Amino acid sequence: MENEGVRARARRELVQRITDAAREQLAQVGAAGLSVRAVTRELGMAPSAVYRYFPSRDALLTALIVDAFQGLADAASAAEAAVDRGDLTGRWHAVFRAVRAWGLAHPHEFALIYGSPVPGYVAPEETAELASRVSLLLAQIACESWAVQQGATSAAGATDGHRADLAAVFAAETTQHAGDLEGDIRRLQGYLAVARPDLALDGMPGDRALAVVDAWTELIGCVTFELFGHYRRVIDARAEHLTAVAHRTAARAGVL
Amino acid sequence: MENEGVRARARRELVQRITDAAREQLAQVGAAGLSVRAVTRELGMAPSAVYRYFPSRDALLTALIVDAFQGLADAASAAEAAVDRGDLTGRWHAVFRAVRAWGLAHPHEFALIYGSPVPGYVAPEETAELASRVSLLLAQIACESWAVQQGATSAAGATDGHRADLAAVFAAETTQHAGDLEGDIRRLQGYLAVARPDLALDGMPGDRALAVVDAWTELIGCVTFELFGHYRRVIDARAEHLTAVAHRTAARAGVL
DNA sequence: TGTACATCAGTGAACGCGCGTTCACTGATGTAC
DNA sequence: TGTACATCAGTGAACGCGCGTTCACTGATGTAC
Repeated sequence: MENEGVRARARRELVQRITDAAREQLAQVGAAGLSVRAVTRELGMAPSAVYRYFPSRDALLTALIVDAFQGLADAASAAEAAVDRGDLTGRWHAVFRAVRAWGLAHPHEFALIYGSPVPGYVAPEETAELASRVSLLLAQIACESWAVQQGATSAAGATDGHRADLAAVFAAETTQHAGDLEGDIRRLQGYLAVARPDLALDGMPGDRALAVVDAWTELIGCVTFELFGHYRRVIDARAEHLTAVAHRTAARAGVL
Repeated sequence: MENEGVRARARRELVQRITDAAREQLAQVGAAGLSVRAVTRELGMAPSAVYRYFPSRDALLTALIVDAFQGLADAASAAEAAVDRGDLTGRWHAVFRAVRAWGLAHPHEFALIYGSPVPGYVAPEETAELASRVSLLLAQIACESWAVQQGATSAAGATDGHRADLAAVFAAETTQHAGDLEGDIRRLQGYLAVARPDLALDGMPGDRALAVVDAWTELIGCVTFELFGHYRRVIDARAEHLTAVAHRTAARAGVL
């Protein structure tokens, strides 16, 4: 047992060292240039050694993608959680700021998850859940805001410390799907109902759900444009600009 | 002269065949996998032959990037030009539809210009002008809309057939720049004043310029999200969704 | 506690591959007189 | 119009490179009795 634990720990540590080195290489040469050999060179071990821990280069890349989604979502969650629960616009702005800050700090990792898809690579199912943590964060703020505005019994106080069960949200399959935007809205509202059963969201209008999707798109779009150079000669005051965008998107999502 | 013309034409044609083959390969394997050798294989010529026409692989890639910017902008311009000049929202929607349609038709080219930057590659200055043709198209519609709403002498009728001199717009250097968002807005308004000297834009509020930047960001963001798979399980009715986004962004930019 | 065996970590050589680019070359096309 | 020369297009062999992955191997670590 304990001896097994020693081996297992060594294994875990080496997996960590490998992904760390891979992340470092990713930061320098980008996803396309990431090579198993360069990683092992960095670690001073034989190229073949990696295959004890990852079956292929793609598996290593998948680990990095998962890590990136997790890192971004964790940063956003932590920033949001640090804001007073009642300060809904403050929480919304915190998410925006955190996503941008993480993107600036990890540009290649950001590009890995929001840039061009790696050719021939298909994202495993597990990433879908991680990928939507940021948007779900925004959605929850919008939902709480709606609930507060309705003056329902489940107001801000009751939602303190609530953590949505993301797995449950994703397990929730929408039985019917019309294929039009109305259908999309209903499915999104279905997600939210599962995510926050403590809130009475029945009467929430569909355009609020759409406003959250728009806000998410614009947030990632802004950070992407900044990182990829599309705001050159257009927007220089990036932080201030993103704050303005956060302000406007919050208003549209009914976060006051 | 005429003989020289023969050689020159042959040269032009072969440059065309090479870029066409490269574009085809790009569509199949993406930018990272684009190789000189595969292109020449496709054309049935020696790998070294390409070096008579392009000094390096990067130069070939640059040509593809320029072509992609041009293709997208041409598609958007053509669609917009086909709409009745007085139908400002119709023109706005046409740009949105055209950008999405082009992206769906040329996903890898779209990824080339709006996806992850190619590592080690720096865009030449000439692309900057091409890159902003789409946003300038939106900006001009917003400006005309403002002018019409002001009921100024230079109304829709006077702007028929106007084509902004993009080179002049880009040559216009803003002398002062504060570094804050206000400064950015002033510079954007400076661009517009040069682009459309026929319109009296002096009183146009700064948030209109920002609304155009937001609309542009959201347009590209939406198409990117659709192409890169981020709308999976989120938005299925993509065309309808983009129409809704066009509708909302137009309203915010004062395009009525 | 000690021994025999199984599992695992990591090595190093080798595989075949495709890449970008160079270079000396052969014909063909154009130019100057 | 004809000839001598210069320019150009395209070839094919070769360069050195780094890559992902396989495989037989050597020690070390753990397991069973």
